[in-house]
Amino acid sequence: MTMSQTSDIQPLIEDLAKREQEQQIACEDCSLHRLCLPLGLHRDDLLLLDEIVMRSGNYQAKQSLFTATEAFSTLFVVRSGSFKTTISTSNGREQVTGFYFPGEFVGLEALHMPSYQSTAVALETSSVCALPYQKVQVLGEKLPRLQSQLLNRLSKELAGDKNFMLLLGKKTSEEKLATYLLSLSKRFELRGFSATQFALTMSRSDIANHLGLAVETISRVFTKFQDDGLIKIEGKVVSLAEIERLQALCG
Amino acid sequence: MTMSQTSDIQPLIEDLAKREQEQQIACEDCSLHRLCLPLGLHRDDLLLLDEIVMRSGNYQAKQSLFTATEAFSTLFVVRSGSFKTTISTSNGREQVTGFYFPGEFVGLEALHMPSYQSTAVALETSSVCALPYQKVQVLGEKLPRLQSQLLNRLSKELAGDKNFMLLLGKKTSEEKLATYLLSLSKRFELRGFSATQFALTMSRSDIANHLGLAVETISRVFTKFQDDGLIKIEGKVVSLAEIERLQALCG
DNA sequence: CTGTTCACTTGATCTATGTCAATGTGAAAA
DNA sequence: TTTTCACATTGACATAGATCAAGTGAACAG
Repeated sequence: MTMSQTSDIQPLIEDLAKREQEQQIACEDCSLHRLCLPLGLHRDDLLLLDEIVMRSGNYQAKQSLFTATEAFSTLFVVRSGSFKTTISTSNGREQVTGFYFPGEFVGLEALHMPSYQSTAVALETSSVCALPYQKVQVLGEKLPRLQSQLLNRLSKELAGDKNFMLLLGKKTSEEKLATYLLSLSKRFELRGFSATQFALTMSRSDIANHLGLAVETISRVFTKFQDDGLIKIEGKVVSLAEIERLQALCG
Repeated sequence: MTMSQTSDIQPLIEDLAKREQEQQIACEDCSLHRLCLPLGLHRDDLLLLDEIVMRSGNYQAKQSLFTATEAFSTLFVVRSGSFKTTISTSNGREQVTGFYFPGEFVGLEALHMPSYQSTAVALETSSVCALPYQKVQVLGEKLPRLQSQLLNRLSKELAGDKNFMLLLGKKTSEEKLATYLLSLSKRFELRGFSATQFALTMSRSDIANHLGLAVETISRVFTKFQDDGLIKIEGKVVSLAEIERLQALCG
């Protein structure tokens, strides 16, 4: 597979040493293995992928991963923590277009454009793997599976966004919040966390903005849900007491 | 390139004859060449693509291209006419998630799933090219450019949808309609039609639904725009009289 | 410890847009 | 031609959720 495997052993060893020093974990050994890009790639392919993945990205809350005007060059996968993405109207109104958790790609909507049209901001202390897209493209020519994986990811996000249109266009405030909480629940569960109790890493106003509502409305619906015994809230931590009733509320 | 080129000449000739008979035009000669998938593919690649493209799809208004529950197997590109896609809540509310014109892909959000989650319906007499996705995947292994093209298409649609979230979540009824009209304008222009005068192939209620508004609101905003001299409406035909002022209205 | 700030909650009111109802219109059917 | 029917417009009224305003509490700086 790798043409350079026999001839270029020395630099490869050096590279591995450097990585270990930086406490970087190969895709193969990463805990996100099942969720992340490597899914479906073979061992040899993974080694090639490893060569282009940069794992150095660490971000504090409110730090931006990329901004709307910045030139697009890199895809990101969340390694730990969480991010939000936003786009803005010319007159400054802002829409939160998504929240991203470990194993999820950030920036996929930009890969056909010169600049990231949206801004990505860390919601807490977070880290990412960076994939220089040019290198991904080159590698993609050798590894059709990689391309396939990317296509799947894009398609998945697209499907999610179509569903989100339904939420934004047709659902009431209660249906919106119920849908949102259950979507978070599923995503946390997929990552091995509790489906019924989790901390909201985003602020109330981020949630409100994302769902096309005012902060006050979110606050009110949260308290209503709590009064109805559907959920319990303690600051940022939400417990879903009655998932079925919440599901029924999604519309 | 094609391994079978020398050995299987007979069936190939037959195939070509059959195609000509059906008045099918090769991708290379198609008028949508610049807008469609072939963009960036070489001649040899195009011939391979041609082999998997099925150009037989003709649809009457209101006929469905695929439904939400149907098993996903095929990607479609609009050849002529137009389509809308919709998704529904469990209790039957419906959201129009997009309109599709010649050269645009329908069904991209499904390629990671067993079934098309959405329904696509022709808005007028229309035709499509069908791409069996399994064959696309196989061909994609030989033609990285094809995969790249697909990635670009998906990314483009994703970017459009993110922008649409901004519209749904943050814009007023007037801003929504102005934005929508200008988006149509650009798409028609790209296809060689007038940017200032075009027929709406979709009904008012399709537009209303898509923009998250009531039909009545659309009607009112249309007449307001007309009263303000921004546009002129004659049934389905819209003329944009003052594009700059419309642009200013987009928010 | 104290003041400042920021995120959140709660209540009172307002408004953009939805809903309901009536009427108009144009294209297909008869 | 007339009838019909779906689509579109217009007006009157209702309401979900926005906005405004006030208050609470927790984090943080000095």
